[in-house]
Amino acid sequence: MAKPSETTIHDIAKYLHISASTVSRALNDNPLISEATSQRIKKVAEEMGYRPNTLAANFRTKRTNSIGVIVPLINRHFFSSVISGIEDIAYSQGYTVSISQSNDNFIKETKIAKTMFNNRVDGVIVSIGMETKSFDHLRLFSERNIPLVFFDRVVDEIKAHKIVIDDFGGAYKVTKHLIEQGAKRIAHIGGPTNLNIYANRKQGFLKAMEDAGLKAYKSLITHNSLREDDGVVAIRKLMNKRKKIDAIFCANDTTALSAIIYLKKLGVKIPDDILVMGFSNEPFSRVTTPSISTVKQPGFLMGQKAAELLIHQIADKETEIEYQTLVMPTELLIRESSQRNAN
Amino acid sequence: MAKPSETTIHDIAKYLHISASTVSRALNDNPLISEATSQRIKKVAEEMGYRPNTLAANFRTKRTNSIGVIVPLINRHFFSSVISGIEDIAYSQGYTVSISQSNDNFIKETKIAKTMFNNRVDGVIVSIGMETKSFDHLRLFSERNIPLVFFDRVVDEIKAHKIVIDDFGGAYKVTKHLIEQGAKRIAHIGGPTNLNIYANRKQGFLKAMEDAGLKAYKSLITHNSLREDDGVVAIRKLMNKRKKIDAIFCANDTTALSAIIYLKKLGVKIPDDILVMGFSNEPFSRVTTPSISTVKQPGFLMGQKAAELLIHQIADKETEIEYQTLVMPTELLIRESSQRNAN
DNA sequence: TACAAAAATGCAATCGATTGCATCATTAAA
DNA sequence: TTTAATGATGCAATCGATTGCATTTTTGTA
Repeated sequence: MAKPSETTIHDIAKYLHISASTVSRALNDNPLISEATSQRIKKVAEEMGYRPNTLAANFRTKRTNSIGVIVPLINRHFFSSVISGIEDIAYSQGYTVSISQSNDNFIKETKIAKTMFNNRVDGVIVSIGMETKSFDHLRLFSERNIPLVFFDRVVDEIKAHKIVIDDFGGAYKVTKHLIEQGAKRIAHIGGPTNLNIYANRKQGFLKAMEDAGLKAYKSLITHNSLREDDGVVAIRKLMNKRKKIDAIFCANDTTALSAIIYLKKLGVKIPDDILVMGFSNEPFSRVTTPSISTVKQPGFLMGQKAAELLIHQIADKETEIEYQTLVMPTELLIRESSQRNAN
Repeated sequence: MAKPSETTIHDIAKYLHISASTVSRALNDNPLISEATSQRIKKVAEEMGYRPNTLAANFRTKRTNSIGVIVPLINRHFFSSVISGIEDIAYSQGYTVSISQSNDNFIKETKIAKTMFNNRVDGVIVSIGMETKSFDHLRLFSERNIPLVFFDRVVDEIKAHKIVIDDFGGAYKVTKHLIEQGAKRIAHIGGPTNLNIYANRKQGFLKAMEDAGLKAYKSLITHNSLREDDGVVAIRKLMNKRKKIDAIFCANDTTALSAIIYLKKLGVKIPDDILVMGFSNEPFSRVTTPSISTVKQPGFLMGQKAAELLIHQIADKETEIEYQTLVMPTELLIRESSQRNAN
C-alpha cells in the first residue's frame, strides 16, 4: 500500500519554475493570470494528477461550501422531497449537502445544530422537530451571521428567510370543499399546535367553518402526534360522541388513512356516510380505496427555493437582508374519499 | 455586525500562561495531560466561548470525519430508509453524512464521486445508478485506499464490502408462493439486468419455476425501467399474448400497482383471476385495494450495517481486510393480491 | 526613445490545530 | 540523598492554499 503522495500547487510551481501563487490563481481562473500561463498550468496540473486540497482551501478561506440540513425524519416523503430539491440546487452551485435528522428529538436537534456550527457549514436549512419549543441552538447561527433558512416547520421568534406551505389556505380550501359536499358537522384531527403548520391548518379550518356560518364544535377537534395509532384513537373517540359527524379533516394523510381503515371496519361507508380528507399528498393517498382527497405540497420546489435563498445569502453577506417568508401555494387534490356523488 | 473574532487554543493558552499544545491535548482528552490542568482548560475554554476550528483540525489531520453517500434518488422510500440508517450510526460515531443523488444519471454520478473524492470524505457508501456500467469513478476511492461500501446495487468488479438484499431468495419465495396458490403461467416484469438486483430476482424466479417443474415462457418475461408507465406498457403487452397468464411477479411495487390498476380497468379480478406480487414493500403497497403482496427489505438495517462496516474500515486502515458480502434476509409479506382464497 | 500605465507574476505571511521530540517536574526506587 | 523512571508540559515545524502588497514585465502613448 505505497502511499502515492499528493501533488500540491507547490509541486506544480516548482516544475514550471513559477510561483505557487500563480498556480493557485490560474487554477481558480483568476483573471490576473494570462491566458497562456493559465493553460500551461492547467495542463501540467492535469498531467501530474493534481487534486485540489479542499481541506486546506476551506481552512484558509474559512468556507466549507457545505450546507447543513436538519429535518425531523429523512425517511418521510415530504422531507425527502424537500431534501431532493435542496440537493438539486446546492449540487449545481458547487455546494455539498450534509443531512441530519432530529427524529423529532429536541436534544438531538440541539446536538446536530452544535455539530454543524462547529463544522462551519456555510449555511443551514432547518425544519424543527415536534418537541422544539426553545431556540437557542438555532440562534447560534443567526448570531454569528451564518445564513439560516427555515422551511415548513418554522420559528417565528428568529429572523430568517422562511418557506412555508400555505397551510391556512390549504385547510380553508379543504374545509370549504367538504362543506360544498354537504358536510355540516365536521371534525378535525390536528397536530401539535406549537408547530405553526398545524396551528394554521386548524385556523384555516375554523375560518372556513365560520365563513360558511357553521359551528365548529370544540368537542370535535382533537390534537395528537398524527401517527397511525393516534389516528385510530382519535377516530374512535369521535365516533363515540353523541354528536354524529359527517366529515373529518385530518391534518395529515396518515391519520386520514387510519381513520378510513377504522371506519371501514365499523361498516361506515366512505364517502357516502362520512367524508374524509387528509393533508400532504403522501404517495399512498392516491392508491388507497377509496383514494384519499388531500392537499399537495410542492416539496421538491420548496427545497429548491430554500437552497436558492440560502445560497444567495451565503454569497452576498454584505447587503442588508430583507427577510422574506415565501408562502408556497397548495393544490387541492379531490379524490374519492371526499366526493359524495363520485359515481 | 461586529465580528466577534473566534477564540483559538492560543488565546486560551495565553490566558492560562501555558502552551497551545497542552490546550489542544486537554481538549482532546489526551491522557498525557493531568486531570487538574485538563479541567482548568476546559472550564476556561467554555467561558471564553471557544469552538474548535474543525477546518484547521481537518486540514492538519487530513481527515474530515465525513461519509459520502451516493444514491440514485433520495426521494424513494427504500433509499431514504437506508440513508436514515446510515445517518443513525454515523451520527452516533461523530461522523457527518453528505448525501448526493445521481438521479440514475451516469455523468452526474461520476461528478459526484469526483467531488466527494476531492472533498476528502473519509469513506463512501454507494448504490449505483441504472446507467452505470463502467466504474473508474469508483475505483478512484479503492485506489487511494479510501474505504468504500456498496449496498443494494453493487459492483462485482470492485473489491469492497457489499450489502445486498437476498434478491434471489426473495424472488424464489415469491414465485414459490404463487405456485402454491395454484399459478402455472406466471409472467415476470423485471428491471434492467445490468443491475444485479434485477438479474438475481429473475434468476430466483426461474429457479423456482424450474424446481416446480413449470415452464417459464420467454415471452412472458419482460424488462424495463420499472416506472409506473413501464408497468402499464408491460402488462398491456402481456395481456395481448395468446398464452393467458394466471399470475405476475413484478420486480417492484410500482409496476405491480400499475398492473393492478390496469387490470382492474379491464375488469380482471385480482387475486381471483390473476395473482400479483411486487417487491420492496413500498409504503403504499400495504394500503392499496387489494393490498399488494410483496417482499420486505430491511432498508434501515442495511444502512446501519453499511455505516458500521465503513466506519470500522475507516478507523482501522492497517489490518488487511477480508471483504465480505452481507446478504440481508427478506421477508415475504403475503397480502390480498396473491391469495386465491383470501375471503 | 522614454515613461507612465496596465498587466502579470512573485514574496511571504497567514489560517489554527496537531504532534514528534525535547525538556522540565515529580515520584519511586536504590 | 541520589538516580532512574515516569509523568507533564512546551517548542516549533507542519499541513496546502490563499491573498495583500511589492515587484517585474509588457504595452501604449507622447
